[in-house]
Amino acid sequence: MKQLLDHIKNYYLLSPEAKQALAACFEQVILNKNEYLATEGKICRHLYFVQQGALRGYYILDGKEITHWFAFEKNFVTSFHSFITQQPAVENIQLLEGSVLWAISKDKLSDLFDLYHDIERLVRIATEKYYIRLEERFINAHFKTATERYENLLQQRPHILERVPLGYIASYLGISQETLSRIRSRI
Amino acid sequence: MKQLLDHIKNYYLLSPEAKQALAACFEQVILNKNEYLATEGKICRHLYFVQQGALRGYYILDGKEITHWFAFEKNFVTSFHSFITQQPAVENIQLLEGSVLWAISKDKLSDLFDLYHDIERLVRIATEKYYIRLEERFINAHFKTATERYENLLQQRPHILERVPLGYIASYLGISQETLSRIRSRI
DNA sequence: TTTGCTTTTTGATCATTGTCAAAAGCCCGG
DNA sequence: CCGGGCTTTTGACAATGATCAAAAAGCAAA
Repeated sequence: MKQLLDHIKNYYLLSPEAKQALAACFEQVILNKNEYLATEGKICRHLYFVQQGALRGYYILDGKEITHWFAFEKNFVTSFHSFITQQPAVENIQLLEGSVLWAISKDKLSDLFDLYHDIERLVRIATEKYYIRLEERFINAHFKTATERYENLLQQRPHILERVPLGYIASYLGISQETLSRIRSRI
Repeated sequence: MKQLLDHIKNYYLLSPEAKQALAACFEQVILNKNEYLATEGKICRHLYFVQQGALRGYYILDGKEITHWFAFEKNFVTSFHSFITQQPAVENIQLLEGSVLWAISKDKLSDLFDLYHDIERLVRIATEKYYIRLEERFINAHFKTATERYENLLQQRPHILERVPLGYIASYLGISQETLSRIRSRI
Protein backbone atom coordinates (compact mmCIF):
# COMPACT_ATOMS: atom_id res chain seq x y z
CA MET A 1 0.00 0.00 0.00
CA LYS A 2 2.89 2.32 0.80
CA GLN A 3 4.16 1.80 -2.72
CA LEU A 4 0.80 2.81 -4.17
CA LEU A 5 0.54 5.92 -2.02
CA ASP A 6 4.10 6.81 -2.92
CA HIS A 7 3.41 6.36 -6.58
CA ILE A 8 0.37 8.61 -6.77
CA LYS A 9 2.42 11.51 -5.44
CA ASN A 10 3.82 11.66 -8.95
CA TYR A 11 0.43 12.78 -10.21
CA TYR A 12 -0.98 15.05 -7.53
CA LEU A 13 -0.50 15.65 -3.82
CA LEU A 14 -3.61 14.60 -1.91
CA SER A 15 -4.77 15.98 1.41
CA PRO A 16 -4.22 13.54 4.29
CA GLU A 17 -7.96 12.87 4.56
CA ALA A 18 -8.35 12.17 0.86
CA LYS A 19 -5.32 9.95 0.92
CA GLN A 20 -6.69 7.97 3.83
CA ALA A 21 -10.10 7.60 2.23
CA LEU A 22 -8.50 6.43 -0.98
CA ALA A 23 -6.28 3.90 0.77
CA ALA A 24 -9.31 2.50 2.60
CA CYS A 25 -11.00 1.70 -0.73
CA PHE A 26 -8.22 -0.44 -2.18
CA GLU A 27 -8.11 -4.15 -1.48
CA GLN A 28 -5.14 -6.40 -1.92
CA VAL A 29 -5.44 -9.13 -4.53
CA ILE A 30 -2.88 -11.90 -4.97
CA LEU A 31 -3.11 -14.02 -8.08
CA ASN A 32 -1.10 -16.79 -9.71
CA LYS A 33 0.53 -16.97 -13.09
CA ASN A 34 -1.95 -17.48 -15.93
CA GLU A 35 -4.98 -16.30 -13.97
CA TYR A 36 -7.14 -13.55 -15.43
CA LEU A 37 -8.09 -10.07 -14.24
CA ALA A 38 -10.54 -9.57 -17.09
CA THR A 39 -11.90 -11.68 -19.90
CA GLU A 40 -13.64 -10.92 -23.14
CA GLY A 41 -17.37 -10.47 -22.74
CA LYS A 42 -17.31 -9.71 -19.02
CA ILE A 43 -17.54 -6.23 -17.57
CA CYS A 44 -14.34 -5.12 -15.89
CA ARG A 45 -15.40 -3.44 -12.64
CA HIS A 46 -12.02 -2.77 -11.07
CA LEU A 47 -8.94 -0.71 -11.54
CA TYR A 48 -5.72 -2.39 -10.37
CA PHE A 49 -2.35 -1.18 -9.26
CA VAL A 50 0.57 -3.56 -9.76
CA GLN A 51 2.72 -3.76 -6.64
CA GLN A 52 4.65 -6.78 -7.87
CA GLY A 53 4.28 -8.86 -11.00
CA ALA A 54 3.69 -8.78 -14.72
CA LEU A 55 0.56 -8.83 -16.87
CA ARG A 56 -0.46 -8.59 -20.49
CA GLY A 57 -3.57 -7.39 -22.28
CA TYR A 58 -4.56 -9.27 -25.39
CA TYR A 59 -7.53 -9.85 -27.63
CA ILE A 60 -8.40 -12.32 -30.32
CA LEU A 61 -8.23 -11.26 -33.97
CA ASP A 62 -8.85 -13.81 -36.72
CA GLY A 63 -8.38 -16.56 -34.15
CA LYS A 64 -4.97 -15.28 -33.06
CA GLU A 65 -3.96 -13.66 -29.79
CA ILE A 66 -2.81 -10.08 -30.20
CA THR A 67 -0.90 -8.80 -27.18
CA HIS A 68 -1.32 -5.05 -27.11
CA TRP A 69 0.25 -4.11 -23.80
CA PHE A 70 2.34 -5.30 -20.88
CA ALA A 71 2.27 -3.94 -17.36
CA PHE A 72 4.75 -4.28 -14.53
CA GLU A 73 5.34 -2.77 -11.10
CA LYS A 74 3.96 0.70 -10.37
CA ASN A 75 1.42 0.67 -13.15
CA PHE A 76 -2.33 0.96 -13.15
CA VAL A 77 -4.08 -1.74 -15.10
CA THR A 78 -7.62 -2.35 -16.27
CA SER A 79 -9.56 -3.01 -19.41
CA PHE A 80 -9.84 0.72 -19.89
CA HIS A 81 -12.72 0.68 -22.33
CA SER A 82 -14.77 -1.70 -20.22
CA PHE A 83 -13.98 -0.02 -16.92
CA ILE A 84 -14.94 3.42 -18.22
CA THR A 85 -18.06 2.46 -20.14
CA GLN A 86 -19.03 -0.52 -17.97
CA GLN A 87 -19.68 -2.50 -21.11
CA PRO A 88 -18.35 -6.00 -21.78
CA ALA A 89 -14.59 -6.11 -22.34
CA VAL A 90 -13.19 -6.95 -25.73
CA GLU A 91 -9.84 -7.89 -24.28
CA ASN A 92 -8.33 -10.31 -21.80
CA ILE A 93 -5.91 -9.46 -19.02
CA GLN A 94 -3.68 -12.32 -18.00
CA LEU A 95 -1.06 -12.67 -15.29
CA LEU A 96 2.39 -13.44 -16.69
CA GLU A 97 3.74 -14.00 -13.19
CA GLY A 98 2.25 -14.51 -9.77
CA SER A 99 1.41 -10.94 -8.78
CA VAL A 100 0.44 -8.70 -5.90
CA LEU A 101 -2.17 -6.12 -6.88
CA TRP A 102 -4.36 -3.50 -5.24
CA ALA A 103 -7.90 -3.20 -6.56
CA ILE A 104 -10.55 -0.49 -6.38
CA SER A 105 -14.03 -0.78 -7.80
CA LYS A 106 -15.52 1.69 -10.25
CA ASP A 107 -18.33 2.43 -7.80
CA LYS A 108 -16.02 3.23 -4.91
CA LEU A 109 -13.90 5.41 -7.12
CA SER A 110 -16.97 7.33 -8.29
CA ASP A 111 -18.02 7.87 -4.69
CA LEU A 112 -14.56 9.19 -3.90
CA PHE A 113 -14.85 11.63 -6.80
CA ASP A 114 -18.01 13.05 -5.26
CA LEU A 115 -16.45 13.33 -1.81
CA TYR A 116 -12.98 14.58 -2.72
CA HIS A 117 -12.38 16.99 -5.58
CA ASP A 118 -8.70 16.18 -4.91
CA ILE A 119 -9.06 12.57 -5.92
CA GLU A 120 -10.88 13.41 -9.11
CA ARG A 121 -8.03 15.79 -9.95
CA LEU A 122 -5.47 13.08 -9.30
CA VAL A 123 -7.27 10.74 -11.65
CA ARG A 124 -7.69 13.44 -14.28
CA ILE A 125 -3.97 14.09 -14.24
CA ALA A 126 -3.11 10.40 -14.29
CA THR A 127 -5.45 9.88 -17.24
CA GLU A 128 -3.76 12.71 -19.10
CA LYS A 129 -0.36 11.11 -18.52
CA TYR A 130 -1.60 7.76 -19.69
CA TYR A 131 -3.04 9.49 -22.77
CA ILE A 132 0.33 10.99 -23.62
CA ARG A 133 1.99 7.62 -23.17
CA LEU A 134 -0.49 6.00 -25.50
CA GLU A 135 -0.01 8.76 -28.05
CA GLU A 136 3.75 8.14 -28.05
CA ARG A 137 3.23 4.43 -28.46
CA PHE A 138 0.80 5.07 -31.28
CA ILE A 139 3.30 7.17 -33.21
CA ASN A 140 6.00 4.64 -32.58
CA ALA A 141 3.87 1.69 -33.62
CA HIS A 142 2.37 3.22 -36.71
CA PHE A 143 5.17 5.11 -38.32
CA LYS A 144 8.37 3.22 -37.53
CA THR A 145 9.81 -0.01 -38.87
CA ALA A 146 9.77 -3.29 -36.98
CA THR A 147 13.48 -3.00 -36.20
CA GLU A 148 13.12 0.52 -34.85
CA ARG A 149 10.19 -0.57 -32.69
CA TYR A 150 12.23 -3.42 -31.23
CA GLU A 151 15.24 -1.23 -30.50
CA ASN A 152 12.95 1.30 -28.91
CA LEU A 153 11.48 -1.36 -26.65
CA LEU A 154 14.94 -2.54 -25.62
CA GLN A 155 15.91 0.99 -24.68
CA GLN A 156 12.78 1.79 -22.75
CA ARG A 157 12.20 -1.53 -21.02
CA PRO A 158 15.38 -3.59 -21.17
CA HIS A 159 14.05 -5.86 -18.41
CA ILE A 160 11.12 -7.00 -20.51
CA LEU A 161 13.05 -9.73 -22.33
CA GLU A 162 13.72 -11.59 -19.11
CA ARG A 163 10.10 -11.60 -18.05
CA VAL A 164 8.08 -12.07 -21.23
CA PRO A 165 8.28 -14.82 -23.90
CA LEU A 166 9.44 -13.58 -27.30
CA GLY A 167 6.22 -14.70 -28.94
CA TYR A 168 4.23 -12.20 -26.90
CA ILE A 169 6.76 -9.48 -27.62
CA ALA A 170 6.55 -10.13 -31.35
CA SER A 171 2.80 -9.83 -31.16
CA TYR A 172 3.13 -6.63 -29.13
CA LEU A 173 5.43 -5.19 -31.78
CA GLY A 174 2.98 -6.17 -34.50
CA ILE A 175 5.31 -8.63 -36.25
CA SER A 176 5.59 -12.39 -36.51
CA GLN A 177 7.71 -14.34 -34.10
CA GLU A 178 10.02 -15.38 -36.94
CA THR A 179 10.63 -11.81 -38.00
CA LEU A 180 11.47 -10.83 -34.45
CA SER A 181 13.93 -13.68 -34.21
CA ARG A 182 15.64 -12.52 -37.39
CA ILE A 183 15.79 -8.94 -36.19
CA ARG A 184 17.42 -10.10 -32.97
CA SER A 185 20.03 -12.14 -34.83
CA ARG A 186 20.99 -9.10 -36.94
CA ILE A 187 21.52 -6.64 -34.13
CA MET B 1 -20.81 29.07 -28.75
CA LYS B 2 -24.18 27.36 -28.60
CA GLN B 3 -22.68 24.48 -30.52
CA LEU B 4 -19.87 24.13 -28.01
CA LEU B 5 -22.21 24.23 -25.02
CA ASP B 6 -24.46 21.70 -26.71
CA HIS B 7 -21.54 19.45 -27.41
CA ILE B 8 -20.19 19.28 -23.87
CA LYS B 9 -23.55 17.98 -22.65
CA ASN B 10 -22.41 14.70 -24.14
CA TYR B 11 -19.73 14.45 -21.47
CA TYR B 12 -21.29 15.86 -18.31
CA LEU B 13 -24.14 18.18 -17.36
CA LEU B 14 -22.76 21.37 -15.85
CA SER B 15 -24.52 23.59 -13.35
CA PRO B 16 -25.76 26.86 -14.93
CA GLU B 17 -23.08 28.86 -13.11
CA ALA B 18 -20.26 26.58 -14.18
CA LYS B 19 -21.53 26.61 -17.71
CA GLN B 20 -21.62 30.38 -17.78
CA ALA B 21 -18.15 30.67 -16.30
CA LEU B 22 -16.82 28.23 -18.84
CA ALA B 23 -18.46 30.04 -21.74
CA ALA B 24 -16.95 33.32 -20.58
CA CYS B 25 -13.44 31.87 -20.85
CA PHE B 26 -13.62 30.81 -24.50
CA GLU B 27 -12.68 33.26 -27.23
CA GLN B 28 -13.60 32.95 -30.86
CA VAL B 29 -10.73 32.49 -33.32
CA ILE B 30 -11.16 32.65 -37.07
CA LEU B 31 -8.27 31.45 -39.21
CA ASN B 32 -7.60 30.94 -42.90
CA LYS B 33 -6.58 27.83 -44.74
CA ASN B 34 -2.92 26.88 -44.21
CA GLU B 35 -2.49 28.92 -41.04
CA TYR B 36 -1.17 27.17 -37.93
CA LEU B 37 -2.59 26.62 -34.45
CA ALA B 38 0.64 25.14 -33.19
CA THR B 39 4.13 24.64 -34.55
CA GLU B 40 7.03 22.45 -33.58
CA GLY B 41 9.19 23.95 -30.86
CA LYS B 42 6.56 26.36 -29.54
CA ILE B 43 4.50 25.73 -26.44
CA CYS B 44 0.83 25.20 -27.21
CA ARG B 45 -1.08 27.19 -24.62
CA HIS B 46 -4.65 26.73 -25.83
CA LEU B 47 -7.27 24.11 -26.25
CA TYR B 48 -9.55 24.63 -29.26
CA PHE B 49 -13.04 23.55 -30.17
CA VAL B 50 -13.82 23.29 -33.89
CA GLN B 51 -17.13 24.95 -34.70
CA GLN B 52 -16.54 24.86 -38.44
CA GLY B 53 -13.57 23.72 -40.46
CA ALA B 54 -10.91 21.08 -40.82
CA LEU B 55 -7.41 20.66 -39.41
CA ARG B 56 -4.58 18.19 -39.35
CA GLY B 57 -1.81 17.40 -36.91
CA TYR B 58 1.52 16.38 -38.38
CA TYR B 59 5.15 16.11 -37.46
CA ILE B 60 8.36 15.69 -39.37
CA LEU B 61 10.08 12.31 -39.43
CA ASP B 62 13.18 11.80 -41.59
CA GLY B 63 12.34 15.01 -43.43
CA LYS B 64 8.84 13.86 -44.31
CA GLU B 65 5.51 15.12 -43.02
CA ILE B 66 3.58 12.47 -41.09
CA THR B 67 -0.07 13.38 -40.66
CA HIS B 68 -1.30 11.61 -37.54
CA TRP B 69 -4.77 13.04 -37.09
CA PHE B 70 -7.55 15.08 -38.68
CA ALA B 71 -10.17 17.07 -36.85
CA PHE B 72 -13.51 18.45 -38.02
CA GLU B 73 -16.61 20.06 -36.51
CA LYS B 74 -17.42 19.32 -32.86
CA ASN B 75 -13.97 18.20 -31.92
CA PHE B 76 -11.48 19.46 -29.40
CA VAL B 77 -8.04 20.07 -30.77
CA THR B 78 -4.65 20.86 -29.33
CA SER B 79 -1.13 19.57 -29.29
CA PHE B 80 -2.06 17.36 -26.39
CA HIS B 81 1.43 16.64 -25.17
CA SER B 82 2.48 20.28 -25.27
CA PHE B 83 -0.76 21.58 -23.77
CA ILE B 84 -0.62 19.19 -20.84
CA THR B 85 3.06 19.43 -20.06
CA GLN B 86 3.57 23.02 -21.27
CA GLN B 87 6.69 21.91 -23.04
CA PRO B 88 7.54 22.72 -26.68
CA ALA B 89 5.34 20.93 -29.17
CA VAL B 90 6.77 18.23 -31.40
CA GLU B 91 3.94 18.52 -33.85
CA ASN B 92 2.32 21.11 -36.10
CA ILE B 93 -1.39 21.84 -36.35
CA GLN B 94 -2.44 23.26 -39.69
CA LEU B 95 -5.78 24.50 -40.99
CA LEU B 96 -6.99 22.53 -44.00
CA GLU B 97 -9.87 24.96 -44.51
CA GLY B 98 -10.75 28.40 -43.25
CA SER B 99 -12.17 27.59 -39.82
CA VAL B 100 -14.13 28.98 -36.90
CA LEU B 101 -12.72 27.89 -33.54
CA TRP B 102 -13.21 28.60 -29.84
CA ALA B 103 -10.08 28.80 -27.73
CA ILE B 104 -9.43 28.56 -24.00
CA SER B 105 -6.03 28.93 -22.39
CA LYS B 106 -4.45 26.36 -20.12
CA ASP B 107 -4.31 28.93 -17.32
CA LYS B 108 -7.98 29.81 -17.50
CA LEU B 109 -8.93 26.17 -17.62
CA SER B 110 -6.83 25.46 -14.52
CA ASP B 111 -8.53 28.33 -12.70
CA LEU B 112 -11.90 26.90 -13.66
CA PHE B 113 -10.87 23.53 -12.25
CA ASP B 114 -10.18 25.18 -8.89
CA LEU B 115 -13.47 27.05 -8.91
CA TYR B 116 -15.79 24.37 -10.26
CA HIS B 117 -15.37 20.70 -9.42
CA ASP B 118 -18.01 20.23 -12.15
CA ILE B 119 -15.75 21.47 -14.88
CA GLU B 120 -12.86 19.31 -13.83
CA ARG B 121 -15.22 16.34 -13.93
CA LEU B 122 -16.35 17.26 -17.42
CA VAL B 123 -12.76 17.39 -18.61
CA ARG B 124 -11.89 14.15 -16.85
CA ILE B 125 -14.74 12.40 -18.62
CA ALA B 126 -13.87 13.98 -21.96
CA THR B 127 -10.25 12.90 -21.57
CA GLU B 128 -11.37 9.35 -20.86
CA LYS B 129 -13.45 9.32 -24.01
CA TYR B 130 -10.57 10.65 -26.06
CA TYR B 131 -8.37 7.98 -24.52
CA ILE B 132 -10.76 5.25 -25.61
CA ARG B 133 -10.87 6.74 -29.10
CA LEU B 134 -7.10 6.74 -29.31
CA GLU B 135 -6.95 3.18 -28.06
CA GLU B 136 -9.31 2.06 -30.82
CA ARG B 137 -7.27 3.89 -33.41
CA PHE B 138 -4.11 2.34 -32.05
CA ILE B 139 -5.45 -1.19 -32.40
CA ASN B 140 -6.76 -0.42 -35.84
CA ALA B 141 -3.52 1.16 -36.99
CA HIS B 142 -1.17 -1.42 -35.59
CA PHE B 143 -2.84 -4.72 -36.20
CA LYS B 144 -4.81 -4.35 -39.44
CA THR B 145 -3.73 -4.23 -43.07
CA ALA B 146 -3.56 -1.05 -45.12
CA THR B 147 -6.68 -2.03 -47.04
CA GLU B 148 -8.66 -2.70 -43.88
CA ARG B 149 -7.55 0.63 -42.44
CA TYR B 150 -8.71 2.45 -45.55
CA GLU B 151 -12.08 0.71 -45.61
CA ASN B 152 -12.49 1.47 -41.95
CA LEU B 153 -11.81 5.13 -42.57
CA LEU B 154 -14.36 5.22 -45.41
CA GLN B 155 -16.99 3.72 -43.14
CA GLN B 156 -16.34 5.97 -40.19
CA ARG B 157 -15.72 9.24 -41.96
CA PRO B 158 -17.02 9.02 -45.53
CA HIS B 159 -16.89 12.81 -45.83
CA ILE B 160 -13.13 12.91 -45.33
CA LEU B 161 -12.29 12.24 -48.99
CA GLU B 162 -13.98 15.40 -50.13
CA ARG B 163 -12.15 17.59 -47.66
CA VAL B 164 -8.62 16.19 -47.45
CA PRO B 165 -6.04 15.52 -50.21
CA LEU B 166 -5.22 11.85 -50.71
CA GLY B 167 -1.57 12.44 -49.91
CA TYR B 168 -2.46 13.42 -46.36
CA ILE B 169 -4.82 10.49 -46.02
CA ALA B 170 -2.12 8.05 -47.15
CA SER B 171 0.21 9.48 -44.54
CA TYR B 172 -2.52 9.23 -41.89
CA LEU B 173 -3.03 5.56 -42.77
CA GLY B 174 0.69 4.95 -42.57
CA ILE B 175 1.14 4.00 -46.23
CA SER B 176 2.60 5.68 -49.29
CA GLN B 177 0.43 7.71 -51.60
CA GLU B 178 1.05 5.21 -54.39
CA THR B 179 -0.13 2.29 -52.29
CA LEU B 180 -3.29 4.16 -51.35
CA SER B 181 -3.92 4.89 -55.01
CA ARG B 182 -3.60 1.20 -55.85
CA ILE B 183 -5.88 0.19 -52.97
CA ARG B 184 -8.50 2.62 -54.24
CA SER B 185 -8.30 1.29 -57.78
CA ARG B 186 -8.85 -2.26 -56.51
CA ILE B 187 -11.94 -1.62 -54.42
C1' DT C 1 20.42 -38.01 -17.27
C1' DT C 2 16.74 -38.86 -20.27
C1' DT C 3 12.18 -37.73 -22.13
C1' DG C 4 8.75 -34.77 -23.71
C1' DC C 5 6.99 -30.27 -24.20
C1' DT C 6 7.55 -25.50 -25.20
C1' DT C 7 10.11 -21.74 -27.06
C1' DT C 8 13.19 -19.97 -30.37
C1' DT C 9 15.76 -20.06 -34.60
C1' DT C 10 16.62 -21.01 -39.46
C1' DG C 11 15.39 -21.81 -44.35
C1' DA C 12 12.72 -21.18 -48.51
C1' DT C 13 9.17 -18.98 -50.76
C1' DC C 14 5.41 -15.64 -51.39
C1' DA C 15 2.68 -11.37 -50.74
C1' DT C 16 2.54 -6.66 -49.54
C1' DT C 17 4.20 -2.28 -49.59
C1' DG C 18 7.89 1.23 -50.59
C1' DT C 19 10.62 3.90 -53.84
C1' DC C 20 11.76 6.22 -57.95
C1' DA C 21 10.22 7.93 -62.24
C1' DA C 22 7.01 9.36 -65.44
C1' DA C 23 2.44 10.10 -67.21
C1' DA C 24 -2.24 11.63 -66.67
C1' DG C 25 -5.78 14.39 -64.63
C1' DC C 26 -7.50 18.50 -62.51
C1' DC C 27 -8.06 23.28 -61.27
C1' DC C 28 -7.40 28.09 -61.49
C1' DG C 29 -5.85 32.53 -63.24
C1' DG C 30 -4.95 35.03 -67.30
C1' DC D 1 -9.41 28.28 -74.09
C1' DC D 2 -4.70 27.71 -72.63
C1' DG D 3 -0.70 26.97 -69.61
C1' DG D 4 1.36 26.02 -65.21
C1' DG D 5 1.29 23.92 -60.89
C1' DC D 6 -0.48 20.65 -57.99
C1' DT D 7 -2.66 16.08 -57.18
C1' DT D 8 -3.32 11.46 -58.46
C1' DT D 9 -2.32 7.35 -61.04
C1' DT D 10 0.56 3.88 -63.29
C1' DG D 11 4.78 1.10 -64.08
C1' DA D 12 9.03 -1.34 -62.80
C1' DC D 13 11.78 -2.94 -59.36
C1' DA D 14 13.49 -3.49 -54.47
C1' DA D 15 12.82 -4.21 -49.64
C1' DT D 16 10.27 -5.76 -45.85
C1' DG D 17 7.76 -8.94 -43.51
C1' DA D 18 4.45 -13.19 -43.55
C1' DT D 19 3.81 -17.98 -43.92
C1' DC D 20 4.84 -22.82 -43.83
C1' DA D 21 7.92 -26.26 -42.40
C1' DA D 22 11.48 -28.10 -39.85
C1' DA D 23 15.47 -27.99 -36.86
C1' DA D 24 17.60 -26.52 -32.61
C1' DA D 25 17.61 -25.01 -27.95
C1' DG D 26 15.78 -24.69 -23.30
C1' DC D 27 13.57 -26.50 -19.45
C1' DA D 28 11.19 -29.21 -16.12
C1' DA D 29 9.57 -33.62 -14.39
C1' DA D 30 10.51 -38.47 -13.92
